[in-house]
Amino acid sequence: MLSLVEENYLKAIYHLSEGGQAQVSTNAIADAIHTKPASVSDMIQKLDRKRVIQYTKYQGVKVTKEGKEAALKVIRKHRLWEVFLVEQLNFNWDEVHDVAEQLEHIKSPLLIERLDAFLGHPKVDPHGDPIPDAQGVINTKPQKPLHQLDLGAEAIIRAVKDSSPAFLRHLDKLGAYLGAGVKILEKEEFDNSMQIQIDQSTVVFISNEVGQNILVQEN
Amino acid sequence: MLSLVEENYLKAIYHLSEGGQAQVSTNAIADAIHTKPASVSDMIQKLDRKRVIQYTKYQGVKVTKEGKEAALKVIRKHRLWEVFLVEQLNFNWDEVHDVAEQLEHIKSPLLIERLDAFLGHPKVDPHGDPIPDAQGVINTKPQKPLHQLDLGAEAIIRAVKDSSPAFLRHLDKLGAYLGAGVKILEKEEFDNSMQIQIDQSTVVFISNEVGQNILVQEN
DNA sequence: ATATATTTTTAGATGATTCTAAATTATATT
DNA sequence: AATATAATTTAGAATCATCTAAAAATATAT
Repeated sequence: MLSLVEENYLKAIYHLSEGGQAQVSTNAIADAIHTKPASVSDMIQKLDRKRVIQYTKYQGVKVTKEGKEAALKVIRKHRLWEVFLVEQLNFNWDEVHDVAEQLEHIKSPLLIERLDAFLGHPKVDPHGDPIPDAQGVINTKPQKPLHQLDLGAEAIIRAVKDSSPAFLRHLDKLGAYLGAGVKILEKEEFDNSMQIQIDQSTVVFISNEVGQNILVQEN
Repeated sequence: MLSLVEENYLKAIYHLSEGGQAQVSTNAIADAIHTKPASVSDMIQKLDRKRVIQYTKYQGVKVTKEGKEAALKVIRKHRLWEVFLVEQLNFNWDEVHDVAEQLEHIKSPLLIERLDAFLGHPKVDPHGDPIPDAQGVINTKPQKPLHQLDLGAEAIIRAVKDSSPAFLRHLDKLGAYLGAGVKILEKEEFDNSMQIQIDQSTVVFISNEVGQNILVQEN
């Protein structure tokens, strides 16, 4: 059984390792969780003892099979709660993250399965991130950052890489949302900014930073 | 700001003091929270420093105005979540307590107000306990234990004193539920057991223990 | 290949919550 | 009022998660 804090470490490590594949460094974890490397060093040794990660001194850590399962359970809960907040309680997509960070630690298998059914077994959360099923199966569709599209290309916004309120509110202002169709009207080589058309009507300028954090599926 | 553990202490003290009125002893708190008196002694000194209770050495504690407000906020959250679990997620009334114990500590004023609206501003939880409103106002209707009713008296079941799964499942078996009409058919002086009629049909025997934990409103 | 910079780990300390055991205070009984 | 019993508090220790400062290991750059 993992503590709340341990769950947060594991989740961060899982995200940093891109689904449990890559090795993750102590400093990267410290940055992600806003703690000091010394604290991370302690904690990863504890998580290694609990067999959810494999730790080699000075070499960083890798998520184990058990660790991946545990991480996906937390992620499943986080994303289901986000759907609940947006679809049932009328939260905006930029308001859900902090609350879901708390709700994801509620321990009750019955609760999460009932919630999943209540929401109609949603496949993605309000930011387009896929929701693992009860068995931990997560299906990711091929998506690429908007700024990689060629001039004239058309695509549909499927997800956002950055779920911070600041970024999401910016997208709200632009009129960009999940499911919206976009077309690249102009690309500025110099700073990677673009001019895009949203839903065959609105035309907006977006910076490189914004373009990198919008994930699309090409038509 | 109170920690999760502090909130649990304060809530227990509030309940033991019958709404913040009475003085509560160290041992009573230890029993209620299943900790040792020594731990309680430490914690009540901390809660006194935080001004939510008033502590006098060797004399027990009393909830302050601020403490009552804080306790009612936690109780409000607990009961609203219970309503959500039963009405929206089809939990039985004996399954909600442990989950609500976790959910009551989620910190988000927006969440709880949205949840309250979503549920239609319920006035009581699945055990008949009144839900404080956002201002902490809690309206209690006059209720008495079933076993105090006279022979032949009729009443409506309004709440239960004991919310343990064991007791609630027993009530399910008897066919007793909130809102059910009851009539006292027989009273046994010797052991305080009774024979009662539920909803003008079922006739059941109930022990003194059961009768004391069912709260009714007389017609 | 060696010096320097960076990363990581360890050592030692702190605060929160809990415990056991011992000491103290209050209460109840004769 | 004296004593026995019960309740309460304190002292000291353990665990969890965190930190700073210092040491050790690894990586990088000439």
